[in-house]
Amino acid sequence: MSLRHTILGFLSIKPLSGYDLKRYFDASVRHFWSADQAAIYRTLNELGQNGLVEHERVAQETRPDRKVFHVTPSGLAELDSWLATPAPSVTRREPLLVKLFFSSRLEPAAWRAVVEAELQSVETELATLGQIVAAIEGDAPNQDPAVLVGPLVTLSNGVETGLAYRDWLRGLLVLQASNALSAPTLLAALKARLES
Amino acid sequence: MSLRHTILGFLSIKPLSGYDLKRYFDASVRHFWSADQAAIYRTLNELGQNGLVEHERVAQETRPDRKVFHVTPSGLAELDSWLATPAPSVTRREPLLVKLFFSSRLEPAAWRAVVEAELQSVETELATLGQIVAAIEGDAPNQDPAVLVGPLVTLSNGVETGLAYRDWLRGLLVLQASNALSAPTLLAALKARLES
DNA sequence: AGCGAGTATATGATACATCCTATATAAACC
DNA sequence: GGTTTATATAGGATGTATCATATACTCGCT
Repeated sequence: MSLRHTILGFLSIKPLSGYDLKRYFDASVRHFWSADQAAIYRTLNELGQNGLVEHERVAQETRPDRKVFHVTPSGLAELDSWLATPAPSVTRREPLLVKLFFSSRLEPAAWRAVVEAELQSVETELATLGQIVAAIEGDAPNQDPAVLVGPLVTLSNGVETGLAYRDWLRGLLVLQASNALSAPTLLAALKARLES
Repeated sequence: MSLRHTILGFLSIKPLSGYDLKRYFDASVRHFWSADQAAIYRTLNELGQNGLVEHERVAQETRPDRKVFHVTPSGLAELDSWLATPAPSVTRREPLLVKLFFSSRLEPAAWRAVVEAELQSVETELATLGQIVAAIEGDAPNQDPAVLVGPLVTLSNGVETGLAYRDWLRGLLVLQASNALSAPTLLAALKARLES
C-alpha cells in the first residue's frame, strides 16, 4: 500500500505533522497520488504501532499544539526496500472508457458532450501541472537540485500522459465531426500504431 | 460506481450469467476495467434488489444450471442516463511515481532496474492489446460495425496511452544513461512541452 | 459575545475491491 | 473411487478510500 510509503518518504525528508502531510499531499503529489485526512491520520497511527515512525508534541505560541512525526531507522529501511522494488501492476479503472465502450447507446450529441467535458477536464489538469512546474522553478534556487529530480520526473509523466490523452480526445472529436468514427478506420489506425 | 453500469451495459447487449460476465470482463474490458467474481455476484444481487435486472434459471444438459440475468426497462433507463453524464474525475494513484518522486534515496542501478521492470510491463500490456485487436478483427465479419466502434475506441486509448508511457520510460532511461537526468534539463523540457 | 476562518487532531460510517473459501454439477482420466 | 478440470454460484474476511462528523485552539471582525 503506497500511502504508507509516500508518508514515510515525506518523513524521510523532514519531521512533519498530520496536518503538514495533508498539505504536502495536496501541493506536491496530487498529480499521481492523493490522501484524505482520515487516511493520513489512520496510517500514521498504524505506522507508529509498527515502530516505523514516532512522534513528539510540539507546543506553538498562537496555534494549537502540533503532533510531529519522524521516521525511525526501521521506517527508513522499510522505505528504501520498497523504493527498490519494481512497482506492482496497477489495475486501470476509467469511467469515461466504460461510457465510450457502450457508446452505441449514446446519441452523437451526447457522446460529443461527454468527450468535450473530459477534454476540458484534461486541459484544466494540464494547466494545474504548469502551475506546479512554475512554483518549483521559482523555488529552485532554494532547493538541492538532486532532490528536485524525482518530483520533476513525476511531473514530466503527468505532462506527457496528459498531452497524449488530450491529443487522443481531440482526435476523437475530429473523427466524429468528419463522420470517420467507424470500425474499419479505427482498426486500420490501431494496427498501424501497434506496429510503430 | 461504474461496475454497476458496466454490468448493465453488457446486459443491455444480451442476457448473461454471472459467470459469463466474468469472462466478458476478462476478455473485452480489462484494459480499462476489471471485476472479480465476488464483486460481480454482489453487484448483480444489488441490481436485482433495486429492480434494474431480473434473472431466470436456465437448465443445461451437461453443465450445472445457469442463472441468467437480463436488464429491466428501468435498468436501461439508468444505464442511458449514466452514459450521457460526463465522467467523474478519476484520482490517479501510481506507485511507480511515488518511487520516482523519492528517487534521491535510490542507487542509480536500483532506479534503472525499477524503470526497466515497468517498461517491460508496459510492453507486455501493449502486446496484449495487440492480441485483443487481432481477435476483434478476426471476428469483425460476425459483428455489427456500429457496436464495434465503442470497444475499438477504448482500445485506441489503451494503445495511445501505452505508447506514450513506453516512450516516456524509454526517454528516462536514455537521460539517465547520458547523465542528463538533472533538474535544469527536466525543467526546460517540461516548460517546452507545456507550451505545445 | 458570537461568528468565521485557519490551524490541528481524531474517528465513525460506508462503499468498493481483493483475497479466501465454499458448494454443486459434470466429464475425463488413472 | 478419487483426482483434476471446467462450469457455475455464493459469501466471509480484510484492506483501503471517501464522506461525514467532532473537538480544540487562536485570531480578527462585527
